[in-house]
Amino acid sequence: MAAGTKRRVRMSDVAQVAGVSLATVSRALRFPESVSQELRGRIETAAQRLGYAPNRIAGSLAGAHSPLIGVIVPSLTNAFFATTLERMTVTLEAEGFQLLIGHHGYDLAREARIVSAFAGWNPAAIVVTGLDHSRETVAALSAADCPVVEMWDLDGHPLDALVGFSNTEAGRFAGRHMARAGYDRIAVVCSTPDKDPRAAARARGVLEAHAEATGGRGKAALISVDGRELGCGALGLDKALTEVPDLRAIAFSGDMLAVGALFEADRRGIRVPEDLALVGYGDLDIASNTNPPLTTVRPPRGEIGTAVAEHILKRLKDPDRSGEIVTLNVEMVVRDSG
Amino acid sequence: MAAGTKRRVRMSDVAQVAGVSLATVSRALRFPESVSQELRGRIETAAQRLGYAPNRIAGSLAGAHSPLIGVIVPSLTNAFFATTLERMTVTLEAEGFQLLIGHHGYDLAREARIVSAFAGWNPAAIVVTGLDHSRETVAALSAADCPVVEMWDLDGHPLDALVGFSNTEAGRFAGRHMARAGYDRIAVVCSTPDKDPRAAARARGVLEAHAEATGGRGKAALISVDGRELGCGALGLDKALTEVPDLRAIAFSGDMLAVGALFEADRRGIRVPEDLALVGYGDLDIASNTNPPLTTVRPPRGEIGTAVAEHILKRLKDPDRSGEIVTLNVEMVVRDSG
DNA sequence: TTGAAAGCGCTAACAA
DNA sequence: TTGTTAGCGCTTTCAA
Repeated sequence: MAAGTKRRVRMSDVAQVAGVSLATVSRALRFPESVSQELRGRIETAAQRLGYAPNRIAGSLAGAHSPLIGVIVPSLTNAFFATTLERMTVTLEAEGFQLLIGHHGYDLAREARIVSAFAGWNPAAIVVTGLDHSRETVAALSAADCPVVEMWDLDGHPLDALVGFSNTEAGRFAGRHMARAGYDRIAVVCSTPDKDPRAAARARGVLEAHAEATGGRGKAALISVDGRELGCGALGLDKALTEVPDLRAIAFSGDMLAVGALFEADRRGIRVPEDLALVGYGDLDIASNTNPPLTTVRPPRGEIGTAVAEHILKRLKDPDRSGEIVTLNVEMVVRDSG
Repeated sequence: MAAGTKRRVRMSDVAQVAGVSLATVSRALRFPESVSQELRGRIETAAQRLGYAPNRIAGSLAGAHSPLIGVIVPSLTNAFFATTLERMTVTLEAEGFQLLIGHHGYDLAREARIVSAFAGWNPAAIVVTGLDHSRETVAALSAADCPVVEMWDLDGHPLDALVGFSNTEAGRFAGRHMARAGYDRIAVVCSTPDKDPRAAARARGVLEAHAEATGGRGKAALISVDGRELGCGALGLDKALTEVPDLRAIAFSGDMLAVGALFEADRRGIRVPEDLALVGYGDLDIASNTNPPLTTVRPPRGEIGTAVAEHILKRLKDPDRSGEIVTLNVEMVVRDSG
């Protein structure tokens, strides 16, 4: 399997075998209708017989853009973005596009570097997560000279197209729910609000809505933790308990945090929701399986992927759609934990 | 941000501004040492000032291969492969490579299609998961004419290079552990063994090693479930309990299955491990957080990513390394669930 | 409907 | 050390 052994079949080989010109093969393959029935047949047969596979690099150089779509998410190991990526891939692959995937670990400088690298591929579109970008990212995005889609957020001003939901509203759902359920003293445990603006927005939403719904008589504390893993949830529970006297409920910026807290509560003999109510965010698969099942807010993680893919597809056919905003909804999923 | 507005800076622009030839710019950028100190400075300044970013498509057409590396995994939402992908990305991005990521959902026909599509990009290497491929995949892989790395398995014959661990051995660890812990009547709950050969190999390993270690006096049943989610774990527990009288322990083909069973056991008032021991596979973050913490087998998920990336890097410099096999180890992590 | 030919923006011989 | 030049394998005018 050493490189450089066998010569790859190219379009000119097909042309020769089919007895037509190179240009005709290109047309027959790209726009079958534009070629006579007979030649089309001959060309397809020849291509088949030779096992011809187009060289995408060459095609992209000759064409205006490559059928490559750059997508940048904070993390690949985060189930939220993984679902979005899976859905995007499926829709876009069916149309002949390939995804260039990058992740920056919530580091905006890395995001800028990845965008620059992607731009060098002349992609058909670039998708980034969130509305918060460095000056360099914005410059690189504009230099890429292709449609740009921001996703997973709605609270802010998009550079171009936007597909997402309001994280503030997601938080407000939780805050309102907690107030209505009668939890007046609450805490919000949020992972790295300084680095994750969407988590921070959700936390703010919880606080605002809770204050409104309790008519200002409720108490709420914001507690930040340094990660998204279960261990941080347990830690958050501990902090919340010591910082807030008579704590009645905790909202978390992510389901895994909430599950971690649920485990910790179990260890401490704290009954959920009788002693303490717990509310998550994400509606990950695990949320409906815990004991008790987790009350949470469901973001449209798969829907975002599909909507982004569909937007790009429409957009490439009709450039007028630049600046389009697709609003998706979150949903309050009330189970037994709070 | 409409496409086609501004003309992109290209290498010839840099050459003109720096007052040198195109070729010199190419060399200065690719092999700085091969150009005189003075010109290098002038060229770098010019490139900087113009905001030059190389067109990778053009570079790849002129060169032998593109700095693209195709990676195909079964699923993106599976934490196992996500970790591998994250590590691969980090190592490879630092060397100027981009990853083309595809997923086939354990469907070998889809795998073949993705490999073909990737091959069209003239990638520097292609990475696939497992050793089980369709005839079409093998053909497409060989037509791609680049290094091929198979990963996440070791039980079988590689096409070229291989980076992984023995899934059979991973299962044997669990089976042996269970026998030694005195669990003579066990069940193995395995997700889609027909579609996931690695899970099937692990299940076989458990059965074999358990039979050996109990001197054939143990009893073991294989139970298959139709998914990898927590719900399937609960279902598996139920099936195992009805199918195996006096069941003492269950091994699962994945941690999420085991966690689902743990939740279900809790609901049923089955004490773990007193009434029933549970053993997982994966050592996902959650495994160390459950109540009780989960005994499991840890596969080298991050290590695989790093090792694959490093192999590719070395390989591209030194083609002799074709057919290299990198063996990684699994580890038995004994906690309290079994 | 088909063919000829001019690039796309680089890399890599080869010459100087 | 630097420049000249011939492609890489396609797409896309333009002419026939």
